[in-house]
Amino acid sequence: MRMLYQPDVNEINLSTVFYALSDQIRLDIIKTLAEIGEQSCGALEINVPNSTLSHHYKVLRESGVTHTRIEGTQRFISLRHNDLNTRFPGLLSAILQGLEPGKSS
Amino acid sequence: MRMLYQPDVNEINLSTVFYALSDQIRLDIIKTLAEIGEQSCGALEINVPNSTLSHHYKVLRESGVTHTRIEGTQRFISLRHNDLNTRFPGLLSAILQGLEPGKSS
DNA sequence: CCTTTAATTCGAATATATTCGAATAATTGA
DNA sequence: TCAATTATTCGAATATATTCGAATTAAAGG
Repeated sequence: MRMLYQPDVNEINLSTVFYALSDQIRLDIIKTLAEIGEQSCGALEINVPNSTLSHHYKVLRESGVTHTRIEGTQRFISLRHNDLNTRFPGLLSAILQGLEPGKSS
Repeated sequence: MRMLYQPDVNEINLSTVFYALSDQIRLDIIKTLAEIGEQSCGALEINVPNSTLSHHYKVLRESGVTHTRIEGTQRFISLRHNDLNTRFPGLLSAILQGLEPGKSS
């Protein structure tokens, strides 16, 4: 398969990250990743068609929020915790805290 | 003039806030507000037509990021620092830190 | 090879956002 | 009441995003 673009740490852009996080499905994805760690695309139980999900994975990856590791026919997605924390200290943990139950994200 | 909608603290929604912050002009606005505090709409030196600016002010206000105070024919805009901090602790300061020079927001 | 599995890409429909000139609204002060 | 000031709203053009079925790609295993 084609190369997957993922930005370098210091190319991660704040408005692009915010755009990636402005969609409820994508917030659901990163919430799940935060809770249960790296997951294959198929393992995330989100109730939308695969082609739609794939689009959201791409937005997250290209914004620098997630990292994708290829293993066989699967893609394993994880949060770029360290990179985000390096570039924008405190941002990710504030976001994840904001996604906790009762926060009506 | 018509009533200005601004959400209650606990109605501020994370994905809506991120949407509001996903635009470079709006990030410029909140950066300026963070630096020099409450400003009238006209005092913010941002090089786009008034009708466009007004649109961005509305997005920021309705997302809960800014507060608008009416005084005569002017609107004074400010960041809802306390409200945001109550609802999403640490988020605003991480954002403002991310907007500092050299961060290519 | 052929099939299965896992996921992406394509393409087209639909929905949402952005932009900005012109018109409008509200307030103040002459 | 008229004009000036400040800002919003309207409306229409343009641009961008979202959605999802169908086709495609890639790897693994028989």
